[in-house]
Amino acid sequence: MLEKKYDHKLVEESKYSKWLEAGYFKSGVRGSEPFCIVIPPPNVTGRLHLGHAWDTTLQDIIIRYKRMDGFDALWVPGMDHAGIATQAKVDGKLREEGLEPRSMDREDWLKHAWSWKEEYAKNIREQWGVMGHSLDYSKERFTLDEGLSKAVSTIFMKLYERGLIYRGERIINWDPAAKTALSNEEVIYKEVKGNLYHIKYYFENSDEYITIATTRPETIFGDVGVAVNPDDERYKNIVGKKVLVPFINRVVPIVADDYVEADFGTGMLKVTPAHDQNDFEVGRRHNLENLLCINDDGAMNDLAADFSGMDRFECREKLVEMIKDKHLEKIEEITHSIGHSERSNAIVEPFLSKQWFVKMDHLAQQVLDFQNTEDKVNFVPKRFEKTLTQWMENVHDWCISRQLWWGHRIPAWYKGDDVVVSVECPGEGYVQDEDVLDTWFSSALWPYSTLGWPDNLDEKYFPNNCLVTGYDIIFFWVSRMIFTSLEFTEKKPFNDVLIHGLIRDKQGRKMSKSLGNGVDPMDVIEEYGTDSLRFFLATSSAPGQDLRYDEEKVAATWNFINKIWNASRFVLLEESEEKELSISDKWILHKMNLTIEKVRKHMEKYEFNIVGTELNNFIWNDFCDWYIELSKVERNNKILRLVLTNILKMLHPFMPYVTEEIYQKLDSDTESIMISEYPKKTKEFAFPKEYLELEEIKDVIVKIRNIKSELEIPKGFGIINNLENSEIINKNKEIFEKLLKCEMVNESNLDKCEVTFGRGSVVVCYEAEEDNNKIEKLVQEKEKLEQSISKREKLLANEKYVANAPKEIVEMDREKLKIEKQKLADIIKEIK
RNA sequence: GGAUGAUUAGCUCAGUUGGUUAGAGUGCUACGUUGACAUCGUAGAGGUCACUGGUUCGAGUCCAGUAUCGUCCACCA
Repeated sequence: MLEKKYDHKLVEESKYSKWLEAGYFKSGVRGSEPFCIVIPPPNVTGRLHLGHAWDTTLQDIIIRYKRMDGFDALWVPGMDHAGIATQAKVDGKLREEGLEPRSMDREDWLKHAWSWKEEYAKNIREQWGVMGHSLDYSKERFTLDEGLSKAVSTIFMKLYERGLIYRGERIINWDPAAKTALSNEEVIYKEVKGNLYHIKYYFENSDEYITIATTRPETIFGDVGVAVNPDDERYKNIVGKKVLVPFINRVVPIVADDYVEADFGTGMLKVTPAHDQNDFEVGRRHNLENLLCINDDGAMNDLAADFSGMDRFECREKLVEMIKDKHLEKIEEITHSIGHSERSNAIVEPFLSKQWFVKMDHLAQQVLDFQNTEDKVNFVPKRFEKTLTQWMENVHDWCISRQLWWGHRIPAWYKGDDVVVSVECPGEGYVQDEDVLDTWFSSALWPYSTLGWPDNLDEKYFPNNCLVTGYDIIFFWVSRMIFTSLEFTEKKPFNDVLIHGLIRDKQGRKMSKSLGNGVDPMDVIEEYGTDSLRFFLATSSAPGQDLRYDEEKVAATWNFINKIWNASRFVLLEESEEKELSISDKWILHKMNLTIEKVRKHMEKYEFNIVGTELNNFIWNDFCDWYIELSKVERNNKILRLVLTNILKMLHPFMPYVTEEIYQKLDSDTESIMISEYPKKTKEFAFPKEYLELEEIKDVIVKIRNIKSELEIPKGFGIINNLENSEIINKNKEIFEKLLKCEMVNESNLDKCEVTFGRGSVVVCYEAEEDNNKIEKLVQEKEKLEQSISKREKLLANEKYVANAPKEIVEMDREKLKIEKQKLADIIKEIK
């Protein structure tokens, strides 16, 4: 017997370790056809947040469903070393301990980083366990483990051999705090208030000058020219002349270049090729020198003369102050967007630097071509395929080297000008590149590197069947997995991509540390249990839509589980026995069949919100409100148990714990619900005739309850049992009496009210109280009916409608019109 | 500037290829402790589907445009 009240803590306490010990999560044991999902690896930087919980819950639902449905299900766990993010955290921790990380020995530092990793990996595994995730831990991987490192260097070398990777001097985004290059995707642009300084550049040996507007006066030390638009009439005559850079008096030429917009600022641009992407290109077109004037830590270098060693922003202020009289024309306040490092939040310095890049044109084109084939990767919802192609059409080369310690060391060796790409040292005198690869480089190989590529890829599980992730990383991650996979395995990495949105707080704001509105899934679980949280996360939004976290909805889910719990208590009151099927039994079995069919259909399409609604309706409305009530008239324990069992199975992927608990109570001989068979629709349970008949009974009961409430009929009313009543009433006397709490009588002198339904009518007799509103109510209903009738008559008079609309619909309208007319006649009679 | 999503009941959201009187949860109102559940039951009120046109016998759904909010990308010397 179950406890009187559902207690999530008690129910969820020890089940996970039992499943784990029994080996239910292991792949290659049950089922034949493979079904594989590889988890998006969380960063080993901290605790899992609600977004992770959502993402992984969806995966666990899919995996549990497939496992029960006879597949050999494999869900691969794993984590990401998260280069810059983890390095920043480890450095922070070391500094707290009074150590200066950058002056440590690289190997020593790495030891600290690995112990950090072990600690956080343990936390993450614990959280997965609390959330009930059925991951096959025997296959767990880490992006920096031996096998994955081999995959990374193999890909690097192959890309190099194929000419898809190169080393070059380019303007990259430099993080002066972390002292590393960043990819464009790691730069976050924010609107900031700033100044536009209008600065005078004098001609050589002259008092005449031109005025240039710049937001970054401190970069004048890197100035090598001034550019104007070739079509700008104002400046045509000065192109080719030379001006002096303020303060340092460097002589630089005025050049004409299309990039310059005549309308912006003064229509003149100072050219600083080493600190701006566009200037770099202008400089290249006009053979200008590249002069770096800022160091890798954001301080000015020797070119800045007196300002050498000063921070770039301090230099800006001081310099403007010093040139104020002679060179500053005015300062204009503007709002512009400034790039910040995603991790350190430092203002990014565009920086000329030698880095490794992946050449993107061929790889991106390959994705575009592949997505035009029948074999393409299917996104759910489909519209995200457009997001992918849009990205692929607008890619730029990918900067993959990072000046960090935590990551895959670049397999490149240098000796003088000689560059050799190789894992092993190619010979004496060669020195390995100090840098590591962008974290996303290893993540890009995740679907196959985790399955043994390159040495022994487990082809049974590849391509993966499904990937689940948020739309925010379609480019960073999904697209990169697709192009590396197409290029190196010659297969797509996965068949389906299920995309979900972002999780937001109750006001619809993004959850973030700075707002402090984040919710720890473990806190929610403490209060409402894993099952409630999972069901809420999986069923509260449509695929691809954002989700607002709403505690009230989690609480509502708890109530739903409590309802299931109590229904189960009712079922468990008596033992099972053989019995002939009643109309109610046949009705619920047929309805169950219909539900199984719908649930399966929507499970296959990852439409868990619809599955949730279907199950909620079936369980709460059909099973609890009707079938259990009908069971109080005539009880069939075998069917009660059978339907409940199927309900539990369909719910199990969503609520693994409570379903296991009740399942074990229903049948103590069974091993576990998680390896039981997922319900299938069967002909044996198809009873369309009885189903319709009971639907009609329900309809009559609801109509009588309706009238009862409307006319304020007190308890203990009667239904007249005579030949004029439909057969349906007489045949199911007990059902009506029990569910309506009324009596079937032969005749009565009391007030009467006729209730019509599909195939007949029934007379309710009752002791009427004075009701002055009765006539008013009837008149109201009459008006409503008349309106509806006139609308329908008009519709049916429309020849085009009758000709074009489907026959069933026209027929239905005719039928309805007939019923409405009958009702109207009844009401008119009653009013009189 | 480009792309994309949202706009439906007080609130949070569903609404499949156009087709009954547009649904759910929550909240609200009235009544009710009948042999699992008051964390419950029965019934009810509540919507000009953002706006303007168009296509159609028929539009929440399709097309064009407008407005408001959000997200991503690019750019801003």
